[in-house]
Amino acid sequence: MTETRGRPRSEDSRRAILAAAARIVADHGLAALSIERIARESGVGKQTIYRWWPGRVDVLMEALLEKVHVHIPLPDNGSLEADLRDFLTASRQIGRLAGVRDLLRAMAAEAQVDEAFAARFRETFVHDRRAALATLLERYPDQRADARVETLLDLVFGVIWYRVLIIPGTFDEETVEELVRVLVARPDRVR
Amino acid sequence: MTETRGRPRSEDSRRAILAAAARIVADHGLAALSIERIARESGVGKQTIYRWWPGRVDVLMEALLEKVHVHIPLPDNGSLEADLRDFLTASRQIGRLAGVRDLLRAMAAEAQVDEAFAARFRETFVHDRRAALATLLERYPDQRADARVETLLDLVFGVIWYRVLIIPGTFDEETVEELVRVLVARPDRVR
Amino acid sequence: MTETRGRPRSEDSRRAILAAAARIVADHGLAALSIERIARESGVGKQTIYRWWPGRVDVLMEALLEKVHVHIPLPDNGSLEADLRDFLTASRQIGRLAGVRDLLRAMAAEAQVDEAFAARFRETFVHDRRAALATLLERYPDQRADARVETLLDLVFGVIWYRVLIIPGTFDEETVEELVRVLVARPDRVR
Amino acid sequence: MTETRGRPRSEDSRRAILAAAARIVADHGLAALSIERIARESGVGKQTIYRWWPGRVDVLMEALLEKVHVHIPLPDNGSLEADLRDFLTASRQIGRLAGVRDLLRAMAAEAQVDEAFAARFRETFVHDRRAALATLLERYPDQRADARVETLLDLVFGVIWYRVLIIPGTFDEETVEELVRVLVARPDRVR
DNA sequence: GGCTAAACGAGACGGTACGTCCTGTCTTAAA
DNA sequence: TTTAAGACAGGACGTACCGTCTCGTTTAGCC
Repeated sequence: MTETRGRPRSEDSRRAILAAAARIVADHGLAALSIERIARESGVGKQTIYRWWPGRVDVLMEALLEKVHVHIPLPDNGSLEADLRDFLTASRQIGRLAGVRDLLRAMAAEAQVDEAFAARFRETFVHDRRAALATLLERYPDQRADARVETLLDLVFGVIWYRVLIIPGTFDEETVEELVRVLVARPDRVR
Repeated sequence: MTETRGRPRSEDSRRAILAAAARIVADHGLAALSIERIARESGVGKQTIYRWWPGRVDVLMEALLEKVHVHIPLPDNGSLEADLRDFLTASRQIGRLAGVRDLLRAMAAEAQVDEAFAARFRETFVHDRRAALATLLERYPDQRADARVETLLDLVFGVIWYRVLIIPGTFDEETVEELVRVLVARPDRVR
Repeated sequence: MTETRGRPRSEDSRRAILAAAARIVADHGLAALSIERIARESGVGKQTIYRWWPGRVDVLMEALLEKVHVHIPLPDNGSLEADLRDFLTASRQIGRLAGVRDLLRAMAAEAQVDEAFAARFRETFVHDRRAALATLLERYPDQRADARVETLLDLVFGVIWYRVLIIPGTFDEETVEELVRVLVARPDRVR
Repeated sequence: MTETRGRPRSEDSRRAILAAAARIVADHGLAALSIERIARESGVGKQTIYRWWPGRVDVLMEALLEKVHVHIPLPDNGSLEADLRDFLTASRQIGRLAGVRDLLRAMAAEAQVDEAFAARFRETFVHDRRAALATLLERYPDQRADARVETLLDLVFGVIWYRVLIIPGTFDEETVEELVRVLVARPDRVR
């Protein structure tokens, strides 16, 4: 039932645009990324970009989604400890993929500047992952009764983004262990 | 030992520039901030800005430092719990000051784009606060023996920045309580 | 002998195009006339315009020919004076028709820019009228023996176009009288 | 008493712009003339052009004024005949200067499309020359008493522009003679 | 009635230019 | 030597058209 009037969208152009955008950021940094340059380097008219994406960083966002089929499978090992370890390790892995970190930084930066993009960004990159981890945590409701799930989510994603945006560098396996320990501890002793 | 020949730097201009920069970001957002506009609105020559600051966000950074003499006194109540609660509450307070959040976001955004600024930013805004919290934590070495101080720092500053950059909105008092509980728990039961 | 296979040309579209073109120029000036806009406002595909007209001003030219069946009847009163007066008055009248002047200006402008159009323009609008006036003048060969017909044609059409293109405004009846006097005078006294 | 603050206008840029504009029109026609291209070929920023000229054709106008120091000296030989002949011959000469005709056509074309430019064009190129010829004609008030000076001006400039805009090609010496005869004849015989 | 073929609307495509804004540098006169 | 002023080359913005192209649809003549 889709409208199919007029010349159909060119898949070639779409791919060339995504590739050019990713390449520019990888080679010259986010500051070098402009619609003008994407068009020039992908051999595409500027209008074609404006027709399909709201802004330069949205192109980047699609490129990233294309690259990592954001398929971080939800682990289910029967223990919070193991599940959390798997989740953090998967995140760590993704962050080390070539270019992924740069794209994440680019999007976070843009989100600070353009509120409309921030909304799209949260919709696409933040809420889904929060929801995934939330279902994981809710499988073990009595383990961490002293803190709402929301707060735990903030802690987990907080460290991850902090390591991407503020202190460059991913965390090592040992750090993952420590995070798991802090987050998983039964709060018997507290109070 | 200072060179005192020629016309001295104008304190008036300096203040006008900082004021204009802060006002522009507050009124029209970071996207509207440009050297050109700061000069125009502060009645100053562009060269004067380029002479004294490396970039537009550095002006902002100085404006912020001027405003809040980022003097978060290190609490010392004799208990990790209380100290941490004070620390987080102070952070919460600062984040609610008019304009401060916007300036923090602006700087974090710029740090993603300009590596040279990122270094200055970390130097000025990140390392000091990490050091402060580190001294605090090191007062209670046996409380959280299952995780390095570094990892705990990442957790604390992670949540704070996460709430500023990714999920807008400061956390309420209850969240502070929960964070304290999670971070402070003695890991007796673990394993 | 005409190829009559396939869907025949749509008379509706043709009329809609001509009407839209004339309306756009009348309402917003020649600068606002574009193929894109004609298509948009006439509800027609751009290709349909490109199929039948070489350029935007050719559409206009056809619109003009449609409107005034540029039928300026050749006067024949038996005297050069009277014939010329009639000819000039008829031209004056036409020039005052709504929109006609604008279309003439548009075509003359285009002719300066596009040599191919200039040729079509001269073919359609210039040569015929010159030929008409020439036959008129040649009926009185001894009246103005001191100048070739060509030169007189240049004088007559010169004033007319000058009043359209360079000095806006048609000439009044008195000016017509004066032109007739200057052009018709027997050159007895000269030298 | 002129304002002399800020960097002074660059004479180099001004000349480069005028030269590029004239060259583009000469080599590729008016259709190829764009602010963008002038900037590109003269090695100048677009803003510099927009700062000093209202539109692309105004650049051309200044280039033309620079080229022919519109110094058509008013002839004064004591006879209308001789004066008129000199005037027309001078016009003829100028029209044959390399590029001048093209520039005149360009300006006339633009004047049809842009009313604001039309006003500037008339101010600069039309009124002065009309005034000059008017003073010439008024030296011989009884010679052509059957027509107002205005009408004679229209006739003279009419032919000239007609030969530039509508029928390409300048007129030869013989045509000049004929024009003089027609325009100068004492109207004894008329009526 | 089915087939062929041209014209139709729609609209995407690679381009070029528009006029504006900003960057970082420069060149003045005044302080 | 700094200042305000402001011109400079350069580059990107987002929009409008250009002329071309590729769809599905419509409307005719011909078999």
